[in-house]
Amino acid sequence: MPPDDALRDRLVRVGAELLRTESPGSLSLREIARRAGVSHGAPRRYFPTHLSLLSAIARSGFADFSEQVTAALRVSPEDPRSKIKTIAFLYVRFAATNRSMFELMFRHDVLSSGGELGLRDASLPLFRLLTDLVAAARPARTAPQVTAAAIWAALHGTAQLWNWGSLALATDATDPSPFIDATLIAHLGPEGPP
Amino acid sequence: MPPDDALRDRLVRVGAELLRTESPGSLSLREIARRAGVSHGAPRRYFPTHLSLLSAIARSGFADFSEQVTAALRVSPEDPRSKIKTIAFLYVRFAATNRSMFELMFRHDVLSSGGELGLRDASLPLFRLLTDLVAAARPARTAPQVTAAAIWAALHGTAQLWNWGSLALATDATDPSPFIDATLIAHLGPEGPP
DNA sequence: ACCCTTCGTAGACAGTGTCTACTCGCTCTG
DNA sequence: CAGAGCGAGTAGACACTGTCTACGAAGGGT
Repeated sequence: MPPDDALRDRLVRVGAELLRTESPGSLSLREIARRAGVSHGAPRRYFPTHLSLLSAIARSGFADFSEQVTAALRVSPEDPRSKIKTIAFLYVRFAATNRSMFELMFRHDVLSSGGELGLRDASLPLFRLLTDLVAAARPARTAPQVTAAAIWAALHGTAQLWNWGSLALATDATDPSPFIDATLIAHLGPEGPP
Repeated sequence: MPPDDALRDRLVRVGAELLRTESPGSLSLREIARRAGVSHGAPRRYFPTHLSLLSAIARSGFADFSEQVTAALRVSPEDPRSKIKTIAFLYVRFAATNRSMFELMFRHDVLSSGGELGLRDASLPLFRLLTDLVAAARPARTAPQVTAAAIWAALHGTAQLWNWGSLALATDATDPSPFIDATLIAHLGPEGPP
């Protein structure tokens, strides 16, 4: 493949940019093309379908989040428990900061499109990291995979429910921290001394 | 208001029916009208916009789930821990059985439309029930609202991640039960004797 | 009998995703 | 150097969508 498909990258960037200000419903193929300054048929050269373009944009969102995680882990304390906490808060904050992108990233039709395994595998490395951290942070009672998955699901649900205000409505909390803390304490025990 | 807006109910029923076989993307205004045997302008008499019709359909989904919960609680053991477990498994199973409906029910644009508080409050009674059960099932260490919210978020995330196969891909589990159990044990302690 | 309110129809309009035919530029080849 | 071939992007058509507006057909009240 050519080293720089300029338009291809530009379309993805424009889409991600558009997603920072507009709802994912506004991510029409034609609107992206318009903002990229090309005709509405141009994207077809790189993305056979609208969904595949959305999939590429979502993939860029996963990449962005992944970078943020590694950056945050660099400045986080070394012990696994602190690292898990860092990831947990970043997950929910990322979802709250990039609402539309988060929504797009986890749309099932977007997830299922794309490569062979689709986009689902984009979250696999992060999950493995979480599994390792859980195994290190916690006395091995049950399988760390199960605990890691349960934590992941809890974070995802917290991000989602918080994003559309259901948690705030139900508990009149002003930020999602208590729920994150409750989840981590429940699964990993109270925060121990260093 | 008249006692029976026949068409109004029929549109909602047809929509919910359509949702049992098709993806929520196929829930177009015109398709619903077609299947209801009326012209594409007819729904406008009852629902000013497409979104408001979707909102009504989602509301019927909440009502359906609510009925299932009360029915399941009738045959569940009396102790609060068992009731929580009943609700938890039902939540995830409902999401897996009625995928499209579940997806529609928790679309933020659908949630925000509708009445004054929107559709978010449709889940409030269930949440209060869960809070009471948590308060009764568990030694009062932290606020039961926080624990109940954390459990709800965990269930929701489990349902969602399970529905599109991410959990299965990450842990190659064949059903979501282990994650539900892990969540309940983490938050409420191991299952006690009867 | 007449009006007039209610419910539904039918057509227009802008916008969308997809498909196809086409027109530029460029490079590679004879 | 001339010309064929090809890649990239344009432009128009098609079916479909949601919304809006004008219209028609029953039916009941005075």
